[in-house]
Amino acid sequence: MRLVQIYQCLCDETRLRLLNLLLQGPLCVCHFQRVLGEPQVKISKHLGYLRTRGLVRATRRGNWMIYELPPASKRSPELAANLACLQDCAAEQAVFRRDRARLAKMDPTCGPIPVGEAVGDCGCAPRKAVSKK
Amino acid sequence: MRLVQIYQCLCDETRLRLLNLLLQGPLCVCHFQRVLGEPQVKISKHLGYLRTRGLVRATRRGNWMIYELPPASKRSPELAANLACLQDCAAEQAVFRRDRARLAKMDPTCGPIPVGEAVGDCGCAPRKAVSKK
DNA sequence: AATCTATATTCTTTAATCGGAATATACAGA
DNA sequence: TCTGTATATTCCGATTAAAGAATATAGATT
Repeated sequence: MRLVQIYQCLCDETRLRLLNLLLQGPLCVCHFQRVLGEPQVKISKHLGYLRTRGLVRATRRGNWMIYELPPASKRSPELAANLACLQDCAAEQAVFRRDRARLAKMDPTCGPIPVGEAVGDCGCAPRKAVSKK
Repeated sequence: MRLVQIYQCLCDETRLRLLNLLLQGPLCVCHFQRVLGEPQVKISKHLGYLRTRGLVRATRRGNWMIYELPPASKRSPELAANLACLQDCAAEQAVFRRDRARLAKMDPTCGPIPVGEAVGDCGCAPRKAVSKK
Protein backbone atom coordinates (compact mmCIF):
# COMPACT_ATOMS: atom_id res chain seq x y z
CA MET A 1 0.00 0.00 0.00
CA ARG A 2 1.23 3.42 -0.87
CA LEU A 3 2.16 5.61 2.02
CA VAL A 4 0.04 8.51 0.89
CA GLN A 5 -3.06 6.32 0.98
CA ILE A 6 -2.45 5.55 4.61
CA TYR A 7 -2.18 9.23 5.42
CA GLN A 8 -5.34 9.93 3.44
CA CYS A 9 -7.11 7.55 5.76
CA LEU A 10 -5.68 9.32 8.78
CA CYS A 11 -6.38 12.88 7.74
CA ASP A 12 -9.94 13.02 8.99
CA GLU A 13 -10.83 13.55 12.62
CA THR A 14 -13.66 11.04 12.65
CA ARG A 15 -11.53 8.33 11.10
CA LEU A 16 -8.77 8.99 13.60
CA ARG A 17 -11.23 8.58 16.43
CA LEU A 18 -12.48 5.30 14.97
CA LEU A 19 -8.97 3.94 14.58
CA ASN A 20 -8.02 5.09 18.03
CA LEU A 21 -10.83 2.98 19.44
CA LEU A 22 -9.98 0.01 17.23
CA LEU A 23 -6.48 0.04 18.65
CA GLN A 24 -8.14 -1.15 21.85
CA GLY A 25 -9.72 -4.14 20.13
CA PRO A 26 -12.60 -5.16 17.85
CA LEU A 27 -15.80 -3.19 18.13
CA CYS A 28 -19.17 -3.03 16.54
CA VAL A 29 -20.77 0.00 14.99
CA CYS A 30 -23.06 0.76 17.87
CA HIS A 31 -20.05 1.23 20.10
CA PHE A 32 -18.63 3.83 17.81
CA GLN A 33 -21.93 5.60 17.70
CA ARG A 34 -22.16 5.75 21.43
CA VAL A 35 -18.57 6.79 22.02
CA LEU A 36 -18.30 9.39 19.27
CA GLY A 37 -21.85 10.64 19.55
CA GLU A 38 -21.98 11.03 15.80
CA PRO A 39 -24.86 9.98 13.54
CA GLN A 40 -24.94 6.47 12.16
CA VAL A 41 -24.43 7.50 8.53
CA LYS A 42 -21.26 9.31 9.35
CA ILE A 43 -19.77 6.45 11.30
CA SER A 44 -20.78 3.90 8.72
CA LYS A 45 -19.39 5.84 5.82
CA HIS A 46 -16.04 6.43 7.42
CA LEU A 47 -15.78 2.78 8.37
CA GLY A 48 -16.56 1.95 4.77
CA TYR A 49 -13.84 4.30 3.65
CA LEU A 50 -11.31 2.59 5.88
CA ARG A 51 -12.53 -0.81 4.84
CA THR A 52 -12.16 -0.33 1.10
CA ARG A 53 -8.61 0.83 1.72
CA GLY A 54 -7.72 -2.14 3.86
CA LEU A 55 -7.21 -0.36 7.16
CA VAL A 56 -9.99 -2.29 8.85
CA ARG A 57 -11.86 -5.51 8.29
CA ALA A 58 -15.44 -6.28 9.10
CA THR A 59 -17.28 -9.47 9.92
CA ARG A 60 -20.93 -9.89 10.55
CA ARG A 61 -22.20 -11.34 13.81
CA GLY A 62 -25.94 -11.51 13.72
CA ASN A 63 -27.27 -8.04 13.17
CA TRP A 64 -24.00 -6.47 14.14
CA MET A 65 -20.91 -5.73 12.17
CA ILE A 66 -17.68 -6.20 14.03
CA TYR A 67 -14.84 -4.02 12.88
CA GLU A 68 -11.22 -4.67 13.68
CA LEU A 69 -7.74 -3.80 12.53
CA PRO A 70 -6.05 -6.36 10.33
CA PRO A 71 -3.98 -8.83 12.38
CA ALA A 72 -0.39 -7.75 12.92
CA SER A 73 0.81 -10.47 10.56
CA LYS A 74 -1.11 -8.92 7.70
CA ARG A 75 -0.09 -5.31 8.20
CA SER A 76 2.36 -3.81 5.78
CA PRO A 77 5.41 -2.29 7.48
CA GLU A 78 4.04 1.19 6.72
CA LEU A 79 0.68 0.44 8.22
CA ALA A 80 2.20 -1.21 11.27
CA ALA A 81 4.50 1.75 11.84
CA ASN A 82 1.74 4.29 11.47
CA LEU A 83 -0.68 2.47 13.71
CA ALA A 84 1.98 2.26 16.38
CA CYS A 85 2.66 5.94 15.94
CA LEU A 86 -1.01 6.77 16.17
CA GLN A 87 -1.33 4.65 19.28
CA ASP A 88 1.35 6.72 20.98
CA CYS A 89 0.28 10.11 19.72
CA ALA A 90 -3.38 9.64 20.47
CA ALA A 91 -2.53 8.90 24.08
CA GLU A 92 -1.43 12.51 24.41
CA GLN A 93 -4.40 14.30 22.93
CA ALA A 94 -7.59 15.08 24.76
CA VAL A 95 -10.18 13.90 22.25
CA PHE A 96 -8.66 10.48 21.96
CA ARG A 97 -8.11 10.06 25.64
CA ARG A 98 -11.70 10.97 26.30
CA ASP A 99 -12.89 8.48 23.72
CA ARG A 100 -10.79 5.73 25.22
CA ALA A 101 -12.09 6.53 28.67
CA ARG A 102 -15.66 6.52 27.46
CA LEU A 103 -15.13 3.18 25.79
CA ALA A 104 -13.50 1.70 28.87
CA LYS A 105 -16.43 2.41 31.14
CA MET A 106 -19.03 1.68 28.55
CA ASP A 107 -21.70 -0.93 28.92
CA PRO A 108 -20.42 -3.51 26.44
CA THR A 109 -23.97 -4.38 25.55
CA CYS A 110 -24.91 -3.94 21.94
CA GLY A 111 -28.57 -4.58 22.07
CA PRO A 112 -30.93 -7.50 22.49
CA ILE A 113 -29.33 -10.66 21.21
CA PRO A 114 -30.39 -14.20 22.15
CA VAL A 115 -29.81 -15.10 25.76
CA GLY A 116 -26.92 -17.41 26.31
CA GLU A 117 -25.17 -16.53 23.08
CA ALA A 118 -21.45 -16.20 23.59
CA VAL A 119 -20.07 -12.75 23.94
CA GLY A 120 -18.66 -11.74 20.58
CA ASP A 121 -15.23 -10.56 19.61
CA CYS A 122 -16.44 -7.06 20.05
CA GLY A 123 -17.34 -7.69 23.65
CA CYS A 124 -21.03 -7.59 22.88
CA ALA A 125 -23.28 -9.11 25.49
CA PRO A 126 -27.05 -9.49 25.69
CA ARG A 127 -28.66 -6.27 26.83
CA LYS A 128 -31.05 -8.29 28.91
CA ALA A 129 -32.92 -11.52 28.80
CA VAL A 130 -35.09 -11.11 25.78
CA SER A 131 -38.50 -12.48 26.44
CA LYS A 132 -38.79 -15.81 24.71
CA LYS A 133 -42.49 -16.31 25.32
CA MET B 1 -0.79 20.92 17.24
CA ARG B 2 -3.69 18.66 16.61
CA LEU B 3 -2.83 15.26 15.27
CA VAL B 4 -5.27 15.48 12.41
CA GLN B 5 -3.54 18.60 11.13
CA ILE B 6 -0.29 16.73 10.88
CA TYR B 7 -1.93 14.00 8.87
CA GLN B 8 -3.59 16.57 6.65
CA CYS B 9 -0.12 17.81 5.79
CA LEU B 10 1.00 14.28 5.02
CA CYS B 11 -1.93 13.20 2.89
CA ASP B 12 -0.67 14.63 -0.38
CA GLU B 13 1.96 12.94 -2.50
CA THR B 14 3.81 16.12 -3.39
CA ARG B 15 4.02 17.21 0.22
CA LEU B 16 5.30 13.80 1.25
CA ARG B 17 8.03 14.04 -1.34
CA LEU B 18 9.00 17.49 -0.10
CA LEU B 19 9.17 16.34 3.49
CA ASN B 20 11.09 13.25 2.53
CA LEU B 21 13.77 15.46 1.02
CA LEU B 22 13.75 17.84 3.97
CA LEU B 23 14.49 14.93 6.26
CA GLN B 24 17.89 14.93 4.58
CA GLY B 25 18.53 18.56 5.49
CA PRO B 26 17.67 22.15 4.50
CA LEU B 27 17.00 22.81 0.83
CA CYS B 28 16.00 25.64 -1.38
CA VAL B 29 13.08 25.68 -3.74
CA CYS B 30 15.12 25.12 -6.87
CA HIS B 31 16.28 21.80 -5.48
CA PHE B 32 12.73 20.62 -5.01
CA GLN B 33 11.90 21.69 -8.52
CA ARG B 34 14.77 19.76 -9.96
CA VAL B 35 14.25 16.63 -7.91
CA LEU B 36 10.49 16.42 -8.22
CA GLY B 37 10.31 17.72 -11.77
CA GLU B 38 7.15 19.58 -10.89
CA PRO B 39 6.30 23.17 -11.84
CA GLN B 40 7.35 25.99 -9.59
CA VAL B 41 3.83 27.00 -8.59
CA LYS B 42 3.04 23.56 -7.37
CA ILE B 43 6.17 23.27 -5.27
CA SER B 44 5.79 26.73 -3.88
CA LYS B 45 2.19 26.30 -2.90
CA HIS B 46 2.75 23.03 -1.11
CA LEU B 47 5.70 24.50 0.75
CA GLY B 48 3.46 27.39 1.71
CA TYR B 49 0.87 24.93 2.94
CA LEU B 50 3.41 23.19 5.13
CA ARG B 51 4.78 26.48 6.34
CA THR B 52 1.51 27.94 7.54
CA ARG B 53 0.94 24.77 9.50
CA GLY B 54 4.35 24.82 11.13
CA LEU B 55 5.81 21.72 9.53
CA VAL B 56 8.58 23.64 7.85
CA ARG B 57 10.29 26.97 8.29
CA ALA B 58 11.76 29.20 5.64
CA THR B 59 14.53 31.74 5.65
CA ARG B 60 15.64 33.90 2.80
CA ARG B 61 19.20 33.78 1.56
CA GLY B 62 19.60 36.24 -1.25
CA ASN B 63 17.21 35.32 -3.97
CA TRP B 64 16.68 31.89 -2.55
CA MET B 65 14.38 30.59 0.10
CA ILE B 66 15.81 27.90 2.28
CA TYR B 67 13.29 25.50 3.72
CA GLU B 68 13.96 23.23 6.63
CA LEU B 69 12.18 21.19 9.25
CA PRO B 70 11.83 22.81 12.64
CA PRO B 71 14.74 21.89 14.93
CA ALA B 72 14.16 18.76 16.99
CA SER B 73 13.86 20.86 20.13
CA LYS B 74 10.85 22.67 18.70
CA ARG B 75 8.93 19.68 17.43
CA SER B 76 5.87 18.59 19.29
CA PRO B 77 5.96 14.93 20.32
CA GLU B 78 3.37 14.15 17.64
CA LEU B 79 5.35 15.85 14.93
CA ALA B 80 8.59 14.25 16.02
CA ALA B 81 7.00 10.82 16.07
CA ASN B 82 5.44 11.22 12.67
CA LEU B 83 8.55 12.58 11.04
CA ALA B 84 10.50 9.64 12.39
CA CYS B 85 7.82 7.30 11.09
CA LEU B 86 7.89 8.96 7.71
CA GLN B 87 11.63 8.73 7.61
CA ASP B 88 11.45 4.98 8.06
CA CYS B 89 8.50 4.33 5.81
CA ALA B 90 9.75 6.46 2.95
CA ALA B 91 12.94 4.44 2.88
CA GLU B 92 10.89 1.48 1.70
CA GLN B 93 8.93 3.05 -1.12
CA ALA B 94 10.23 3.57 -4.62
CA VAL B 95 9.24 7.20 -5.22
CA PHE B 96 10.93 8.41 -2.11
CA ARG B 97 14.04 6.37 -2.61
CA ARG B 98 14.39 7.70 -6.12
CA ASP B 99 13.98 11.25 -4.90
CA ARG B 100 16.62 10.76 -2.25
CA ALA B 101 18.99 9.27 -4.78
CA ARG B 102 18.41 12.11 -7.20
CA LEU B 103 19.07 14.61 -4.46
CA ALA B 104 22.22 12.85 -3.37
CA LYS B 105 23.87 13.03 -6.74
CA MET B 106 22.54 16.43 -7.57
CA ASP B 107 24.71 19.41 -8.38
CA PRO B 108 24.21 21.44 -5.20
CA THR B 109 24.44 24.61 -7.22
CA CYS B 110 21.42 26.87 -7.07
CA GLY B 111 22.36 29.46 -9.60
CA PRO B 112 24.71 32.40 -9.84
CA ILE B 113 25.35 33.86 -6.43
CA PRO B 114 28.28 36.11 -5.53
CA VAL B 115 31.69 34.45 -5.64
CA GLY B 116 33.16 33.82 -2.26
CA GLU B 117 29.86 33.85 -0.44
CA ALA B 118 29.69 31.06 2.06
CA VAL B 119 27.80 28.01 1.05
CA GLY B 120 24.34 28.29 2.58
CA ASP B 121 22.50 26.00 4.89
CA CYS B 122 20.93 24.45 1.89
CA GLY B 123 24.26 23.45 0.44
CA CYS B 124 24.00 26.05 -2.28
CA ALA B 125 27.22 26.94 -3.99
CA PRO B 126 27.99 29.43 -6.74
CA ARG B 127 27.18 28.01 -10.13
CA LYS B 128 30.28 29.69 -11.55
CA ALA B 129 32.42 32.73 -11.01
CA VAL B 130 30.08 35.56 -11.77
CA SER B 131 31.95 38.25 -13.64
CA LYS B 132 32.68 41.12 -11.26
CA LYS B 133 33.97 43.57 -13.85
C1' DA C 1 -44.76 -13.48 5.85
C1' DA C 2 -44.47 -9.26 8.57
C1' DT C 3 -41.81 -6.62 11.44
C1' DC C 4 -37.90 -4.89 13.96
C1' DT C 5 -33.07 -3.70 14.48
C1' DA C 6 -28.47 -2.72 12.89
C1' DT C 7 -25.94 -1.18 9.29
C1' DA C 8 -25.00 0.21 4.41
C1' DT C 9 -25.90 2.78 0.20
C1' DT C 10 -27.70 6.37 -2.78
C1' DC C 11 -28.57 11.08 -3.78
C1' DT C 12 -27.81 15.77 -3.25
C1' DT C 13 -25.69 19.82 -1.59
C1' DT C 14 -21.98 22.15 0.16
C1' DA C 15 -17.23 22.83 1.04
C1' DA C 16 -12.45 21.95 0.51
C1' DT C 17 -8.53 20.83 -2.40
C1' DC C 18 -5.53 20.87 -6.31
C1' DG C 19 -3.48 22.46 -10.38
C1' DG C 20 -2.27 25.93 -13.79
C1' DA C 21 -1.95 30.68 -15.99
C1' DA C 22 -0.92 35.01 -15.08
C1' DT C 23 0.83 38.31 -12.10
C1' DA C 24 3.28 40.17 -8.14
C1' DT C 25 7.20 40.61 -4.99
C1' DA C 26 11.90 40.54 -3.36
C1' DC C 27 16.47 40.73 -4.05
C1' DA C 28 20.83 41.00 -7.01
C1' DG C 29 23.61 42.94 -10.51
C1' DA C 30 24.75 46.41 -14.04
C1' DT D 1 17.05 52.95 -11.95
C1' DC D 2 16.46 49.11 -14.99
C1' DT D 3 16.72 44.25 -15.75
C1' DG D 4 16.93 39.46 -14.56
C1' DT D 5 16.18 35.63 -11.45
C1' DA D 6 13.86 33.12 -7.69
C1' DT D 7 9.85 32.60 -5.38
C1' DA D 8 5.05 33.78 -3.83
C1' DT D 9 0.29 35.02 -4.58
C1' DT D 10 -4.10 35.65 -6.91
C1' DC D 11 -7.66 34.04 -9.69
C1' DC D 12 -10.18 30.47 -11.70
C1' DG D 13 -11.86 25.96 -13.16
C1' DA D 14 -12.07 21.12 -12.12
C1' DT D 15 -12.09 17.47 -9.09
C1' DT D 16 -12.76 15.46 -4.79
C1' DA D 17 -14.46 15.03 -0.16
C1' DA D 18 -17.87 15.44 3.59
C1' DA D 19 -22.37 15.65 5.61
C1' DG D 20 -27.25 14.62 5.98
C1' DA D 21 -31.86 12.85 4.39
C1' DA D 22 -33.97 9.21 2.65
C1' DT D 23 -33.91 4.60 1.34
C1' DA D 24 -32.17 -0.14 1.01
C1' DT D 25 -30.39 -4.49 2.83
C1' DA D 26 -29.46 -8.31 5.99
C1' DG D 27 -30.49 -10.91 9.60
C1' DA D 28 -33.52 -11.84 13.90
C1' DT D 29 -38.01 -12.25 15.97
C1' DT D 30 -42.76 -13.16 16.03
